[in-house]
Amino acid sequence: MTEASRYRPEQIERRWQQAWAEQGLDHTPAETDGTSFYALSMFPYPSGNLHMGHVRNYVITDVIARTARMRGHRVLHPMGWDAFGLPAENAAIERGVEPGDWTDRNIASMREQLRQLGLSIDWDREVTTCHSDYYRWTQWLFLQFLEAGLAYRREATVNWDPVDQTVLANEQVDGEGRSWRSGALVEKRQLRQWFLKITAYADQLLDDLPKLEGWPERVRTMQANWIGRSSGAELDFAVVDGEGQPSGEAITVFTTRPDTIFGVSYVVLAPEHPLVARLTTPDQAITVEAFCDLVSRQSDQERTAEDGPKRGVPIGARVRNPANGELVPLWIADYVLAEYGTGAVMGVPAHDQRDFLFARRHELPVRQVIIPEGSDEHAFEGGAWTEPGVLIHSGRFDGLASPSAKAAITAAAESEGWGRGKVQYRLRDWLISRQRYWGCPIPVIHCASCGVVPVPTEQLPVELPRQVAFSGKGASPLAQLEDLVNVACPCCGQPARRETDTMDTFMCSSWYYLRYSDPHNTALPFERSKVDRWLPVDQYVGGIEHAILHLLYSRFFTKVLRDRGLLGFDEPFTRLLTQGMVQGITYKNSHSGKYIAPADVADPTDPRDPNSGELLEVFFEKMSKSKYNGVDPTAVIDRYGADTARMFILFKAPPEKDLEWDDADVEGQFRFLQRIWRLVEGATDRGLSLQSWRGAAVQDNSDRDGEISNSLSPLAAQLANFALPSELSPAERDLRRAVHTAITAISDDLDGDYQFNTAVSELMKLSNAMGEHLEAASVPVAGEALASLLILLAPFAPHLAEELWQKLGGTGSVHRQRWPVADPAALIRDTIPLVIQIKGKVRGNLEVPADADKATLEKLALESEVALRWLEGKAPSRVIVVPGKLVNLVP
RNA sequence: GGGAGCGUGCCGGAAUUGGUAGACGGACUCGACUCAAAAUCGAGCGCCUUCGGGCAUGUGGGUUCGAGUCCCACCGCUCCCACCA
Repeated sequence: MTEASRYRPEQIERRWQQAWAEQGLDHTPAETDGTSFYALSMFPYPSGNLHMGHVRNYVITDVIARTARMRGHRVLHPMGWDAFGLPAENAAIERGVEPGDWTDRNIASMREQLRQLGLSIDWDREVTTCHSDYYRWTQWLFLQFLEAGLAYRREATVNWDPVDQTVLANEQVDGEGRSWRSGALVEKRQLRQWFLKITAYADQLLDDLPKLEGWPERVRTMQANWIGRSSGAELDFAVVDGEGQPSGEAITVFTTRPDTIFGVSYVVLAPEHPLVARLTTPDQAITVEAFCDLVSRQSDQERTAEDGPKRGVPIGARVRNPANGELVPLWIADYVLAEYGTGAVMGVPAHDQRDFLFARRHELPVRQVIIPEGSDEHAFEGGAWTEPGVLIHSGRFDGLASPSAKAAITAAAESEGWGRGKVQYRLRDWLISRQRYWGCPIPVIHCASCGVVPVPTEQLPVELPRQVAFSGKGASPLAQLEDLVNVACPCCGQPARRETDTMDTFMCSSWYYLRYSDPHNTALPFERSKVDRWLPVDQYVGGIEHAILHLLYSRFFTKVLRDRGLLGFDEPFTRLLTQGMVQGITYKNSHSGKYIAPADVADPTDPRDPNSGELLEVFFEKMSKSKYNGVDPTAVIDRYGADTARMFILFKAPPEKDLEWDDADVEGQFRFLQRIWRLVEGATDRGLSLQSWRGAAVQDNSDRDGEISNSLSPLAAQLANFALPSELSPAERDLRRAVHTAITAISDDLDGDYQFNTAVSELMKLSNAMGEHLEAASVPVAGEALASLLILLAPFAPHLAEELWQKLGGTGSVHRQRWPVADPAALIRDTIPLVIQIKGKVRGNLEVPADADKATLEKLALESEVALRWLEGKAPSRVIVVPGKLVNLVP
């Protein structure tokens, strides 16, 4: 093999990237003529380094975008930067760099890294959330929320991250009470903060989930759980005095089981409940105070542990059960949460496990009021019986089944004035204030006489000052900037103070996908006609970690903006692909717990700690710095090229599954691309070219006004009609069958559920078949095979496909070719192997005419050697014929 | 406790939706080429076998001519939510 014929990605990839940029190959067409396709990746935070998770995300979206273009869609495939956020500030504090400069530099370097991947992104539509031409509209949208009554400020118990020195939204605190970013244990603080009223859309956000058929079930379930709608009733328990007379106060509880109200043996409040102090009787005051003090010193985590001891004390007061008039004691307990429902619960030990444990611990009565349907036995055996059933000991409701009893008791409560039906949500309003510098300023002014005054829209953006001095760890420097803070009230002109909190960065990312439709608009965030033309996003691709946060907020934004008349659709993302993570090989000394870098492991077949010589644990885990298991995309591209990296990532695992990065497999992927290179080299060495074959039929598709249009080259579309020789050799027929089988299979794999891994394997099969038959094929058949292979390869390995397309003399870019359509005639075979089964077990094969009918197949099968041998001359009792597949003979 | 999903060779993973289990690739073994190595090319590669075949998709049942696929029970793993009343 000559030196010149080696596949050298480093020589071809950069060249094509530049050529495509000059040709404007990736520009978004201005007109969409109803065939638009919006392919979107979740935009990255510009940390400075591209990691493999990014690469996987963007390569998947790129294949989808490229395929859509070749299928005749007008494609929007943009990219941008989620550029506000804490790492920039931390860099400023740690290294003295200015957050904005640091961010801009990172963007420049990551953009360069992205370009190396050969992504067909329209960079003219790039958005950067920390630039005022973008955040001006984030502020404008905030004012829309404010005007709609969906943004408000209130004093609330909030999650405070002591490390990042800011508040967090509920969604940003994990199950263990830790911050999503810093990992610090979150504290509770009372602060006056800005909220968005996402709860006003709870029903819609929940009810529209079933519409999202293109979303993974998992994500929809997670959102449904997060919204957490439960319907039940609020019931009022009147507080009575020592003589049993109403004191005028009432405790309202929320319950999903109003049917169990006759089983109430106590009512219990959260220790923080506002009525606790007032209702505590003097004899219980010391006990209650001590208990509240104890609880307040517990962490949220301890407090909410499910198997917690369920401590509590009576506060002395009693309440009247409105259903049966019984007087029951009022308690406070640590297992009741102040934030959920009314902060008060009716205790029904027989039918709620928590109440049961509480009652047992504190020797409160347990009275069963529900029994299993169709049984007079009591299912109640030591634990609470929480299933629905039939009511007993429930007065006029005896004998009703739980569902109707719920309705009847709620109705009675409503008519008698002691309760009402109630739908309760787990979802809380979205806390968006952050006491940080590097974020979008909240555009309001606080005036002593006018209150909260929105900054007039013509004064937007409220610029975030750059080059500010950082006083030290944590605190935002904005509040110290007198020039910024002191302003005249836009309303009355009196001296007023500017809001210095910034917005949660999730505000910025809740609408960026809308801005891409009209990124340069200086009059509006986007024009309605444009946003409605491109959106909803046809295919969104990103990590599962945003299943709740970003995806829920974006849905909320879309619905609000729809209600404001700014756009005309209900849901932002029609289809969602949540790609799996990329895992790196990880070496761990299980004795010391330390992680070892792969480079320090001398012999991977016998991995040992370089210091102690101990045998290491080897496994795959999500790439992270602390585990030394990361693989740098740039290094991989330098070594093998972007096409190999792309092919490997797509081939190694289905897109939604985790992917194990394995260098040996990358090597194998590189070899496959080399084989394709040699295959085409061999063909051109023999003088084959697409021009000699197609001649003038291949047309340049550069458009009249120098702009590239989406009118695709007719080459691929005409393949099926090409004048093939009237007689094909067996090798040629095999080759054509392989080509058109691959076209069918790959087209299927790229439809609906994306199966890139099997699509790549089909490319491998095709190249294997070509290796076998190409040399024996005539020019038209070989040309069809080569052209098809390169067109099918183009979305996956764009540089190599383009290079070889040009070498073969193809006209125009390979990326402007129309996606091929399989020729059914090529798939037809004269004979097919028929499987002969005896009683369902495969016993042999039989070559039969492909068009044989059932009767013929049965006859051939019965006459076959296999049948003679296994049936020993007896006629089968049953024959099942599946044409084209098998005959099953049952003796 | 509630929910979602998964269990297939040494490994990553296929399997037209009930029809030849293990496609495609990696690793490995053998062979060709080479002084040699790499690269490349060819062959083999689930387990057992008396070479007829038998057994195999987490386990045990069931439905069916036929089950990785459908049903029931169980075991194991992953993720999400969780004292939410």
